[in-house]
Amino acid sequence: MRLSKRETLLIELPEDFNFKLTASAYSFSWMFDGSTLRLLIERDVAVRIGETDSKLQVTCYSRSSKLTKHEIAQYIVDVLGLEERLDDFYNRCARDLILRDPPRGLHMRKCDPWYASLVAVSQQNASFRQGWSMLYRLIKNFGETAHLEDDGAIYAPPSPEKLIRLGEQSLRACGYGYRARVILEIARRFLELGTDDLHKVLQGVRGVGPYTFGLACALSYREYYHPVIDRWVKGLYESLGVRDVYRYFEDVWGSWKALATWMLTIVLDAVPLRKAIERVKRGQTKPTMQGLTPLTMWMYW
DNA sequence: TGCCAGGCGGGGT
DNA sequence: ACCCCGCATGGC
Repeated sequence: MRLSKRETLLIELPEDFNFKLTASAYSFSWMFDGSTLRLLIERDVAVRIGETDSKLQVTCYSRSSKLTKHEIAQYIVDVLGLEERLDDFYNRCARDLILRDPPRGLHMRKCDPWYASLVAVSQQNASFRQGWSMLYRLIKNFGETAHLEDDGAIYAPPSPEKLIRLGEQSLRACGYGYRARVILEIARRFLELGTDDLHKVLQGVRGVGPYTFGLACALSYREYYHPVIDRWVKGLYESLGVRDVYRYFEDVWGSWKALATWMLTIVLDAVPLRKAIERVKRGQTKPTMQGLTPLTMWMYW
């Protein structure tokens, strides 16, 4: 699909917001190139976002002008979290054993419920590298392509409908293994329920447990109150002597639990548990930007 | 090469 | 309520 260049707009950037960090995190190469963030808003609407002296400069692309400037601006504010206040989160960081000094101004970008579900299932029983590699292959091999008139292409995962048509073998070809069934079941639920209400969609799906549910809802709606505690987070804190990690998260993070998990993967470069424990012991709890990490994956994929 | 990796459900106790 | 196992696959 070919998208034509349309209007441009400016959005004021809050002083304590770090656009570059926010745009870097968990981005593929077609989303971020080191300075510019490119997002597909709908099947046929995209934006390119750059930063110039404390303003976001937005260029819109579409087939026909179907969204107003105001709607697009609202979308960007929402996805980037421009109005999100993290003061309480940072205050809590000061009390944590690992996240004492997180990168400031880094916000989690919202993604749509279908994409969020794919991300969450991809991470089941898999390392950061394996999970994101599977998703990368799914998008590149079977996804949709939107060509921006003057700025290359953006890729998106196949829709639930298309994925059902493609069938289980396509997912297995991307390395999904037994996770393929889970994704297909979620795809069917999206179609059957005819809704993007992720709670309803994921509720009761076999293969979707608390981790997948909580992560997907956090990524979709900033529902940070879900405890997203996997072997990795559990092992990290247990290595520091925490007995009940669930209770610890409740106490320290309150309604920020899922964001804390997300931020932990950032500051520890999402390295596997054994290495992450060593890093914490060495007190190395800042992103290194070396090799394949959540903040650098756009350089590789 | 065998074993682990950011889950999960089923079956045992 | 716990513990334990198998499950596909990729990477070291």
